[in-house]
Amino acid sequence: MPELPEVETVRRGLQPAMEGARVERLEMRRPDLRFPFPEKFVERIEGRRITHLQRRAKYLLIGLDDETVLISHLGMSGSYHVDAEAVRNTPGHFHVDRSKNEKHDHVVFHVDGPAGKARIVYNDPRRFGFMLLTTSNALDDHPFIRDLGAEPVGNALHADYLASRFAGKAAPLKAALLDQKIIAGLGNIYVCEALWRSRLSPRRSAATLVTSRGRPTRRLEDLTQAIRAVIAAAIEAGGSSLQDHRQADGTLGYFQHSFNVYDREGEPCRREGCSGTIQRIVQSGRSTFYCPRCQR
DNA sequence: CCTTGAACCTGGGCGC
DNA sequence: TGCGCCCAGGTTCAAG
Repeated sequence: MPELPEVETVRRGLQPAMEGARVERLEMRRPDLRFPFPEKFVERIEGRRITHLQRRAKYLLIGLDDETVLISHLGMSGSYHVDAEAVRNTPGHFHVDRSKNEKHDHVVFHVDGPAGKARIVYNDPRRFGFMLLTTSNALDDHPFIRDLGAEPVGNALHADYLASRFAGKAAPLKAALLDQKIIAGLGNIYVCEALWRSRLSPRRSAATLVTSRGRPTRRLEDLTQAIRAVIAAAIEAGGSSLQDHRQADGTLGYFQHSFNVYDREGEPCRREGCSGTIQRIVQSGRSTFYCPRCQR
């Protein structure tokens, strides 16, 4: 489920219940996810106050009042769910039945904060997610953080930057855009969507978007804008569902209803005036969806 | 350096 | 209903 917009959606969903709250108890229901939990994981978190929730790429960063930072990655199937006492007691509250999935509830934060008591449950059927601990001053040098490329939100992503990273790169655009060392946070869906928006073939080599002088071509500027736009739109779509804090996992806000190419194999291209059909190909072992007619 | 493929896991969908 | 196969939003690591 989680690419950058979904992680941002999770962060915003968790914020009211977690920020400023004290972790009264931490339940760790198995010894590992993708990696074993850190040494003294429970002891280092229980009793601490959560000072802030941040996000870097697809990592959720939970800052504690002793400068400890919990790095949480959701892998392919991780999600957070807020079970807030105040919400639970609201008349007309719709109880979400999660019983089928409960066996994959691996970590539970019992918190008490400005918004009251809540249980924050981390669920992850495939267990590709993980949690690590570091400190705020060591965060930027952390092995999982230090090599990350530009954030595709806000003003951090520029065509000049991409030109410098794409120059001489024979790899197809699909692979270049999935590379977290170049752009941090894009995943399979939004790469497909951004390439469709900018009419670029996922098979084209990255270097073809850079001039011989190392400057970005017009098409690279278009791609840069497309990436920013698709990420911004997805965050907005996710954010809109978060008025309902009962579902912090981003499910409701997921961007799937507005996919133009992802998972649309065999369906007509949605571009005005294009009569193409969306194709699915495999690039470096992963599905790519695109319109061979208008994406060149 | 670069690229590809396998690995880590579980569950859902589909064909038979 | 069941079995086997393929697929899935991510990342790392080994091998060529």
